[in-house]
Amino acid sequence: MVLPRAARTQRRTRIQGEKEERILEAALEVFSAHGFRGATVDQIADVAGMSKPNLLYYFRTKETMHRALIDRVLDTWLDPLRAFDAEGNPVSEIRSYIRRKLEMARDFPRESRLFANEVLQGAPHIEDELKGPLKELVDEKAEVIRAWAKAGKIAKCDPYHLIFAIWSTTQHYADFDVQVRAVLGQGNSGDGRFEDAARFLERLFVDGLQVSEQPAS
Amino acid sequence: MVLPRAARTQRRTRIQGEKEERILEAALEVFSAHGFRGATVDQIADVAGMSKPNLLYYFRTKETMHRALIDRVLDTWLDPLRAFDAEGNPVSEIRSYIRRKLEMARDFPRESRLFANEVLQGAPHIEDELKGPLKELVDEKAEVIRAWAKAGKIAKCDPYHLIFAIWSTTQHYADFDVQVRAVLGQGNSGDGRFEDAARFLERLFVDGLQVSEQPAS
DNA sequence: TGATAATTTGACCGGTTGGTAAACATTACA
DNA sequence: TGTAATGTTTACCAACCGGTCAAATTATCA
Repeated sequence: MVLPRAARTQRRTRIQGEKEERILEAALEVFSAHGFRGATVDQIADVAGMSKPNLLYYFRTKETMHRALIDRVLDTWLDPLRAFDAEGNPVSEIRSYIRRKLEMARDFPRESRLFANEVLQGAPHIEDELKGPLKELVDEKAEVIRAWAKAGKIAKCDPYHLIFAIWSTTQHYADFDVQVRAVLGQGNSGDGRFEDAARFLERLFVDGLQVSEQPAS
Repeated sequence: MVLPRAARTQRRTRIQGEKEERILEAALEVFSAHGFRGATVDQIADVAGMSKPNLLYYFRTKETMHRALIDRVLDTWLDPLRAFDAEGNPVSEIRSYIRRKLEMARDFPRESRLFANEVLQGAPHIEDELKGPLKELVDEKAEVIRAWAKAGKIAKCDPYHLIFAIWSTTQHYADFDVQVRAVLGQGNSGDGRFEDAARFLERLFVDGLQVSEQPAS
């Protein structure tokens, strides 16, 4: 019988696991580089080193593949925010959140671009995730930040916009990598660049740019 | 004779001007929403309210259209950075640069997304612009910032990363608009949101988050 | 007005795209 | 080992895509 891929009724085959892994890895490569529409199944099959019909045996459609990828990656992507600890020292919590996000931009740029592509084009495939799990997590952490501000442990500020600012500044180094490299020139890449960015951002978020003896009232 | 579109040897027709305008407007709409590859000529023709062959009479290829659009928009896009004034007061120059960039994200989100799509996918069509005019302008303004820092007028910081931070935080509101709206919820849009963001960012960049009596050494 | 150039259209083309059908090959397991 | 389920391949399709062509229509201006 041709009870195809993901034959959940049966136990998973060894081959199933291996192939699905290879496919999702290839899909991440291609989707992150070209977006959903711009990616082609042929291309993904090619990167995964298998024929297109073979790939489609494991994921019936391009959309199925994309969804499986999103589901797998979203959790990881939100881990740094989840690690945000209400009990910790506010400034050092924010500092280490920035650093963790920056590390993710460095170590998982494809994941960052996968989401960036998706959101940029109106999030047609992940609207539910944004309005559901993402919003809930952000709401929760925003409350933590608000409490810190209220207690005078950090400056009074809109916690949502603070989170947006951390997201955008850190993910910028993954999503706009080509532009960053074009502006900084050839010589500047790798760990040097990463450390420069980390130092700058930690300082920016904590102290700002002003050389104040007296903080403005 | 069929001396087609942009018959530069002849003076431009009234119709030429009007149609090219309508086409570029439609192209901006479609390219910014779907990226170069994801956009189709049919779709652009449809939005422009004309037939595909008619559109292709004015712009021979999809690429020609895209390039014309980029050329037209890039200048405008860099205007706020050009307005950056070495003679002005550093903090208020930075403050008003942030505000101008934020206004552009609000008033020209499609232009922002046009570039974001392009850069995100490796800037295959605008590499030259990034390494040329863009880099030169940034180099020039980075020098201004560096001088301010050296003179003790603002905190010592990497000027390039400062510019990246301003770009990313402001453009975030155009490029990731769907996500911002999903997280903030329905009620929060329009001018209220804009003012919140502006207030937050100006404060962040100037003062940081710390509630310091003493700035860290 | 008439002729000439500019514009518009419908029909069409070759290549690509996501996806299918069915035959063939391999694996797992009783 | 045999056989049923799983996995793979070749050939293919219909829809879509960027772009062409030639004929028809409209604007321009002497």
